[in-house]
Amino acid sequence: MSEEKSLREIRLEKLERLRELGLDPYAVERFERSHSPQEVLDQFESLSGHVQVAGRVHSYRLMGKAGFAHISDGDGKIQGYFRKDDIGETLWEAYNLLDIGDHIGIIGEPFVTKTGERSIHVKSFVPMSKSLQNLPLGKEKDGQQWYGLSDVEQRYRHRHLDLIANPDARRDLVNRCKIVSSVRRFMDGRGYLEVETPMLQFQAGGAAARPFLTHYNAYDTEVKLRISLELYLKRLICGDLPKVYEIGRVFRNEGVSNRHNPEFTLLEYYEAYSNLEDIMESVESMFRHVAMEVFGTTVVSIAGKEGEIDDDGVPGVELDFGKPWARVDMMEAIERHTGLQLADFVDLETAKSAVKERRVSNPITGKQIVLDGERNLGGLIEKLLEVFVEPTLQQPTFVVGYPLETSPLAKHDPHRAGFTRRFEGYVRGREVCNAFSEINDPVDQRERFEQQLREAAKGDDEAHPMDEEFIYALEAGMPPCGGCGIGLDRMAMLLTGADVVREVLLFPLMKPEGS
RNA sequence: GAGACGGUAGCUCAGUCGGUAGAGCAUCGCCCUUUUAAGGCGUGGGUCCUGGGUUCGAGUCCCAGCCGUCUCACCA
Repeated sequence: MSEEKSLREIRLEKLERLRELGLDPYAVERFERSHSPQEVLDQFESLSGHVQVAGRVHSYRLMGKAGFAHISDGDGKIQGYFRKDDIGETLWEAYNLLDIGDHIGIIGEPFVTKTGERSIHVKSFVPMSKSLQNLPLGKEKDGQQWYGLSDVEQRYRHRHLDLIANPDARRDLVNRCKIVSSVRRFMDGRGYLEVETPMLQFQAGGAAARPFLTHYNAYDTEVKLRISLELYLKRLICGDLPKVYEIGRVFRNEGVSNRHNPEFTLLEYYEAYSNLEDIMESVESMFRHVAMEVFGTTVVSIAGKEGEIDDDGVPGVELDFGKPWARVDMMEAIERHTGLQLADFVDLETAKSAVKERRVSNPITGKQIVLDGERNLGGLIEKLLEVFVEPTLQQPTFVVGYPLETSPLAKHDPHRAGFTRRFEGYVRGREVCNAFSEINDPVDQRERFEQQLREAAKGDDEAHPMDEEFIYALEAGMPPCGGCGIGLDRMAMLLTGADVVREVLLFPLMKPEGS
């Protein structure tokens, strides 16, 4: 017999005894709460008479004929003081049957203990659920924690235990949820219409990624999970819904990493008659709005204060989303950080040999950069951006002017051949948004797709497929339009200071155990 | 996909040179009517990730596998 089983049996026996006492926890449906645990603490001075508070038992100390227990609803923690003389024989036995992890409701009067803790002198209480498991609740004093649940795998696999045991994890996950709802309020407040578009698609477009495949029995057809929101949203722009957005899950059949989960939450929004400047303004305003609404400040401190180094050697950065973001031209930034000249980028071979001749090396590793694998000039340019420029973009910055080859849905830049009216936003060296003036010329769009088909033929398995239905919509006439995509998990990482995406996902994808 | 590291009680972890498995907390029993990492005395609790191998003997050494963490690669 395992230890866990016998523990469960003991708790089941306690449950049975509670039922014999007429205190069946699971028979309770409702408990009238006058305050939350945190509210009792916050409003302590002004409280009069009795309070009714519910929560999970987090600590339990029995001393003969009296005892203490902290209860928490996850937000705050309040101590109850139980005395046999005050609650009577039956409830005293019920108190003795309590375990850490049970839910109870207590009715009593606020008072301060000898040691100065704001507490509730319990006059009566109601058991409302029995915990049949030994919960990994640590002990805690003055903000310091002992024991608890720290095994990362267990925290992700059994997230409810993490939420119960680790207040910091709970805070970040709750803030992630608040960030998403704050974004939604921002979009609604600006008059965008929230829409829902298909997740099951016969052709997954709008991004460069491999899709998940599944089978639809009724049509006996292969269907794909969406990798982006873009094309359906622009079909709505074509349908004269001039301001639309969607917040939804997209799925990319790729590996996991610190920054990647195969399903993630994407915001995309499109606005007719607006251009890149308008989109930049809305991104700035959105971050400002969300930071203020969720954190009450536009200043986000990462790894301590600006200029300080934390225990892990991470330099502190203060990001101020109250200020406008910096704007840099992509090619100017690359020239500045690589020493290469615009003339070096006339074609792919010239650029490759220029990189070799100038012995351009990675500023961090010091190794000479190898770009032999790049199939086109645009890809090479983006690689240079990634290696040389991105790490320097700590403060919020828009990088403007992306290459044509890697931007099959963005308008040509009329003033610069080979480039598009597209920008990405970077913070802490990481991409946070991708935006452009959308192509509304159906002939141009068809040519871009055809170019992608040629890339596919050369072996690019992430090249964009032809989408006739999308072009059909463009042919009806689409107004000029700016669009933007923001990975909300990345945004949540940025604002909560998480450096692992799984810390802001309630249930990250894990391999099945024992497979 | 590659490398490094890890997987021992419910939780957090030790385990030396290969010699019958340890601690704290939690559990269970007793004492204790203002404690708070409560305390005191006592008690139970193990598929040492899995499967092979070496050995008289494996938590420990070797091989393979599973899962995880970190780094890298991949990821517009």
